[in-house]
Amino acid sequence: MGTRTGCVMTKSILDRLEAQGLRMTDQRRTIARVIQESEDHPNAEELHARANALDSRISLATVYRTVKLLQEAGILERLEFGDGRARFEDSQRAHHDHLIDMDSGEVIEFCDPEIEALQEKIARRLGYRLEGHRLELLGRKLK
Amino acid sequence: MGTRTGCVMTKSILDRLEAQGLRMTDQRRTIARVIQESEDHPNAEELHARANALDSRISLATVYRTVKLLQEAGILERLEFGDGRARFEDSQRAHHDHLIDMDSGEVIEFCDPEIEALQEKIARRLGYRLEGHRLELLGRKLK
DNA sequence: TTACATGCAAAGGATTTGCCTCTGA
DNA sequence: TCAGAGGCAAATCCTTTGCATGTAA
Repeated sequence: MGTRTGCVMTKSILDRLEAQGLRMTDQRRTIARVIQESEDHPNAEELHARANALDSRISLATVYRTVKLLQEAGILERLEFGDGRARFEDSQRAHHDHLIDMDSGEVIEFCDPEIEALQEKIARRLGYRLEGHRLELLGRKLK
Repeated sequence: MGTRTGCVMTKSILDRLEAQGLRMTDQRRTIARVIQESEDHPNAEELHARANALDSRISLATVYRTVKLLQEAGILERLEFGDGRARFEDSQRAHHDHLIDMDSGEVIEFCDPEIEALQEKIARRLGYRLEGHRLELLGRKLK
């Protein structure tokens, strides 16, 4: 689950949190660690479960508050795969797109420089400077 | 608002509804008409407001039920732009992607055969047959 | 006639918030 | 010390559903 290509990790979420001068609490440390160690795209409830396994003093409300904080700080990216709940991932891991297996729901990550370049070109043609994008491919396994 | 390129309209939503052998009620006719005439990407509440302007006997619940019906029949596409509510559009208009103006929120539609082809290629490379995709570009107007 | 559609209000699920207590710096 | 963080439960927002009534075919 979770194939990746060409993405480099630099600073830990914790480092980036501290760099922003945000107050460090046990809860934030734990949640940061959980996100850091997640190879998939957990939703709030999943983050809560994983964080609780490390420290049972963490409430779901705090997970939501922390996730929003990290998102506003640009540390975390919020994703929506159309199932009605938000999913999260480290934005340093975020320079990639997703292919969703329509049968199993498995999410495969990929990076493609060609598609990035093409997107730039399209935006420019429409009179815009590209600031970001979301791309999800939906497919079924070839036999 | 709503620029488009290279998309052709063939049958009305109403025709497609009838072609599926679904029961035709005044509510469904009105909702179909409202979607047909929408050039933007209305959410359920907006559809409800527009439908009510034509016929006040339409409840929000019926809008939700009809929209789900049309979606399952492949007549309508459900979109999510990350604001937590679903938006809808005629799927005959749906072979295109969206560029979202990060400042104004305006949504520009575009079709690009190159990007379609590239997506096919990427999916195949990952061992999948492409069945669909979602692509949103986020950008700011060039000055 | 009768299976299916609708309205209304209540239920549900995800997320946010008020309030009071606790704690990092 | 004390502004900001967290827990808990209530509130909110969007969407779905149960039930009694209405209606297309």
